[in-house]
Amino acid sequence: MNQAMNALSVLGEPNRLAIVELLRDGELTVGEIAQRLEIRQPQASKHLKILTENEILEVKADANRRIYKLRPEPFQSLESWLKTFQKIMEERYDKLDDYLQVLQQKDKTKKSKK
Amino acid sequence: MNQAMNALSVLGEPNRLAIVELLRDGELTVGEIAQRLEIRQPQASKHLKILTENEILEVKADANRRIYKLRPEPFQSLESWLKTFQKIMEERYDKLDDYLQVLQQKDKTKKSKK
DNA sequence: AAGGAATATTCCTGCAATAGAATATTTAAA
DNA sequence: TTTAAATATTCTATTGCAGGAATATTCCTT
Repeated sequence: MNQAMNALSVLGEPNRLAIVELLRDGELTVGEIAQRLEIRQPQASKHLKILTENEILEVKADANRRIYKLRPEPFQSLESWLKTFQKIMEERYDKLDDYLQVLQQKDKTKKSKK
Repeated sequence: MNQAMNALSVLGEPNRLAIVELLRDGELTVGEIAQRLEIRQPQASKHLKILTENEILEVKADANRRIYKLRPEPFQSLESWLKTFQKIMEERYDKLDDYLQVLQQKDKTKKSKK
């Protein structure tokens, strides 16, 4: 869960989340990321550093370029963390069931004209 | 995805995440939350306000107490947002596990399911 | 070797958000 | 009706963090 906690705080920053969204479609260089997000290069580098230090991204060197891409682990961590809330999520279906029962009851009363 | 984005930024704060962790096991009052997290009551109230405004929690009034509990929706939003990264997660799985390659081949021979 | 491109780093500033302290509000109980 | 408990709110102060600007570093090209 530590890994998931980390990911949450790192992805809480809008630009970093945007970077992750960008990289979902494939790897990109720093310049490409800065350009597409319309942020300055140093800011992109800083966010990329934080993302990499927290193991959300990994870098590959290509001459004087750095190519960043997503690592799958943090997303898997987030998923298994979310699994621990399944009980709560299922509760919602319970509510839906209750609602459906209410509808059925109303339907019954209608049909039997009480 | 907007809902998921919101949840991410709200849960990026450690105390708020801790509150959510606490409430996973059931509803609690403000005082109980403050006590268990060893934070002061006003701070607890403030975080609870933010969590409620962002629809991560819901409140129920009981006399002069307020009972907070989790809402399932944000977690479902996070889950479906994570689903959009499944491709990336599976990619890494390929590299690590030969068994999946076997499955992939079987899938290829089967071709179109439903 | 020199210049330029891509990226990282450092230093500084400003701001937003969190914590702290004090007070207000609501409700129950005596 | 006074008191106490639970919570919310307001105001202030502090700090962490993101952004800006300038510079450093690395690598390619000529």
